[in-house]
Amino acid sequence: MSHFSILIKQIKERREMLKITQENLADLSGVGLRTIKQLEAGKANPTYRTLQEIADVLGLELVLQVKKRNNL
Amino acid sequence: MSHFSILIKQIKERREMLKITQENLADLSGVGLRTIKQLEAGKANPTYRTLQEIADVLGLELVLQVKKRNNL
DNA sequence: TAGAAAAGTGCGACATATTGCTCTATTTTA
DNA sequence: TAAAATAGAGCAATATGTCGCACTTTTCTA
Repeated sequence: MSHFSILIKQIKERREMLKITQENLADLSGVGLRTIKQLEAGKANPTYRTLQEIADVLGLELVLQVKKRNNL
Repeated sequence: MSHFSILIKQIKERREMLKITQENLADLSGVGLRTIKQLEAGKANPTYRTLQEIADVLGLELVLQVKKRNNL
């Protein structure tokens, strides 16, 4: 499972946990509904801004941290 | 200071700590040199993939976490 | 279980990210 | 301080991300 798939899954689970529909999320974040659908479907390579706007609404943040383990 | 500026700063500092030039980073990551220059200059809204490829070379990873504080 | 709500998808227009080339500015080093 | 190395920027071509529209499929609910 790719790192990106995990991130997408996190977004989707978080949205569902908050009882927000994709449409709500689109309205709240200002990101187009089509973009959110594509993202959650794993068919996107979103920009930082798009991810950030979505994450923000969901009470999440995108952070850079030192890798725990090397990918051998 | 925006969240994004902090992220850029982290990338730049990490690269310098590792004694890697922008050109080295471009070669190692496969990301174009021009893109890296724009990114570090704060004049870009990179895609997830671009950020991920750069972070990977630097031993960093992009993770989504629950926000610590609300942005009031 | 029928209707409504929500989610997923093909298409195409438009915006913008990526890239190389070339040049200038800044920093490092001998 | 001069030369070399590294970093920053304008330009323009190409690739691709964003978005709305219209439609189908899946999930929820009364």
